Amino acid sequence: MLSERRLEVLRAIVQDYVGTEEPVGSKALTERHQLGVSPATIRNDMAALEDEGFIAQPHTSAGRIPTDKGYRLFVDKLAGVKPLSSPERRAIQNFLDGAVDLDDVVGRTVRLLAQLTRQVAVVQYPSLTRSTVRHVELLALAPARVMLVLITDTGRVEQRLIDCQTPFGETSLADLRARLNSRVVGRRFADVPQLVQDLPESFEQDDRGTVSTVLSVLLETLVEETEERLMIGGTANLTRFGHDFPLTIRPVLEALEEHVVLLKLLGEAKDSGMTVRIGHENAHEGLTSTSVVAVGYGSGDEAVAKLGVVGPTRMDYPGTMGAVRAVARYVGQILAES
Amino acid sequence: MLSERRLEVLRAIVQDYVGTEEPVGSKALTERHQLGVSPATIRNDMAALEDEGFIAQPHTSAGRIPTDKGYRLFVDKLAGVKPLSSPERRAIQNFLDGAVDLDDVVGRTVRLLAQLTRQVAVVQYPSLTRSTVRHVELLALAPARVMLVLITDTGRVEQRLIDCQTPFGETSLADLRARLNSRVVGRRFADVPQLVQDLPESFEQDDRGTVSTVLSVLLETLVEETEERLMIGGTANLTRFGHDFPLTIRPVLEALEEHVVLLKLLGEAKDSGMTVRIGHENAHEGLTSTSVVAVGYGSGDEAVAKLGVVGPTRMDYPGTMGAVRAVARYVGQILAES
DNA sequence: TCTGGCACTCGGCCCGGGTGAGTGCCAGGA
DNA sequence: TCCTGGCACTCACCCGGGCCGAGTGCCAGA
Repeated sequence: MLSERRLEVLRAIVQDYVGTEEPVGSKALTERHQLGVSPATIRNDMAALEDEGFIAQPHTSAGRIPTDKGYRLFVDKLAGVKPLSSPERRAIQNFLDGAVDLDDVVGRTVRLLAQLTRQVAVVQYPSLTRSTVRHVELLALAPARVMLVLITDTGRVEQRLIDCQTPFGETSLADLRARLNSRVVGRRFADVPQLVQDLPESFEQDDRGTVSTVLSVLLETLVEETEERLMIGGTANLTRFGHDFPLTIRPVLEALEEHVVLLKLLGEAKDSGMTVRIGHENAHEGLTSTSVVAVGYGSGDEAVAKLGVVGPTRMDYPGTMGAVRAVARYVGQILAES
Repeated sequence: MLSERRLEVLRAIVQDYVGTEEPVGSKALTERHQLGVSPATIRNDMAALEDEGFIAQPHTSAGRIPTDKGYRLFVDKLAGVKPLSSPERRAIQNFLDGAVDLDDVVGRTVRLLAQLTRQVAVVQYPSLTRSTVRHVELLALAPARVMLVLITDTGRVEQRLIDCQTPFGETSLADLRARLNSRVVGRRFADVPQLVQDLPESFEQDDRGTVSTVLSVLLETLVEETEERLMIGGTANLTRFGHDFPLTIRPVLEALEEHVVLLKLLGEAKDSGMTVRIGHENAHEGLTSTSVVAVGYGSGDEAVAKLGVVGPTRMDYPGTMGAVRAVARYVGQILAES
């Protein structure tokens, strides 16, 4: 096992490298940190850390930079989560409080997170599968045309147009609406299919076809929208990194455009607690030089969606984790209030 | 006035420069175009074009590149709009046809446009002010809590929660819903305020307060959502440009994040026909080295929103304009069908 | 186990010359 | 009057060499 001091050296290397963006040498380390030993000793420690794969040299005669493995150790053992200052907390609350609807909440969150972390922010819309139904509405737009509107407890709204083969009376529609709502309101989306399964049978022969059509669209919506949506912000922050970065920025931007990739990324994060994926731990190859910090958020105890940031592996992990956690908490509160 | 040949020279310079991304010299011009004269003559023409401000030299002993003014002349006088090939047209239609709701239509459009033009695509959601009301729905979520749902003819849906001071009977609610719809369905959003103005008076004393509350939220929604929404895609295409571009890409990304800026940009575009803004013609300083091609689209004759692309001034104008126009047409069709 | 000393490595920087694309100008010809 | 070929000139770019210095590894001594 690595000695206490060597861990301390690793911590110092990570901190300095994150600050300066330049390989750090043994002399600079002794100058900026009270390690109590000479550069030569540090050099030995660094050699050991390099043997273990925690740090690396870009080229001979340069300082060391942390490897993905080094960051991993740093995050797991050496760094805590840096809490936000209370002005920051107040700013978050103020900023999120003005939101008028779900789109607005998500939009504000993404901007806030990007601004706080100075990185790319990703916020997933509350998931349908984990939400509960607040209301189902059926509107007759035309004799044989119905609009289905689904409203979740998190404020999300989905709508679909339905073309019925045969006209559907206003009373039948009201009837269906009432029965549908009595069965599904307050229930989880995942449970809806079996809750409505036998509904057509309770209608008269004439209406059964149409009822089935409406229900199938409803179920379809549940499936389709399980493809979750998300919002991204702060891509301009990508340009803050290395001069060499043009090569790196392209694949990252491409990955960010692929919402499917991001959703998978967030999906891999743990439901509770914070997940940090560093460099090559990310499966997608465009993101192998970035780290992802993600956390679940929700109106109650349970997470209904996730949010996080994407940044270079060389990032301020404690600060980023603090910001991500704080934002998730406040968003959860806002959702609970609405 | 510039002679015919000199215009031809300008056209050739623009075309070559767009293709090669390198300053073009007199010799290369005569080799790649049948201009019928020698390089020396071309040099004289180029000198004249430079005097007039249509082209410039990055440095002595380099070829010429078009200025913003040169591109302007090219777009206005020298270039047409290049129609898409029929496979391309078919691809557009196929790609857009699968859309399930408005978000999906806009999302697909933005991806399509980014892919076709290989540039950054911007698509505005159909504007509320120019849309007509398809339906207004009022849902009682709790005794004193009502959800307002607004549906437009373009498929856009807006919802708001309303806290009423006093409970509101189900019958009164149904009554209000019916009267509201009979007044505003099929009308333009802009006309709604005066159409509902006198509604509270026709209710009994007890309900007037609540009716007013509901109406005020409705009107508020109309105002707030006049802040239009939009979607962006293809930012990864920004990285295709110059190696020097890292300096330029930052402000562009920042400008793209400011939806307000983009909306203003689109707003400045003409309602009918295509608008091209080149380089410094764009007011926003982050976009002075980009061009914007925008066009209105809508389900009928009238534009309900705009879409376009943002790219480097050095872009293939005829091709880009062709793609933008074609996409706008197809999106209009899709909206008309839904 | 730590420390100071020492030789070594190698990326970054500056410098200077060679190369070539492209220009402007000019005198002669259609 | 307009076009053409010729010619001298200008620079950006490329390349190789030499210097510099930060940083290293190793070793002998405390």
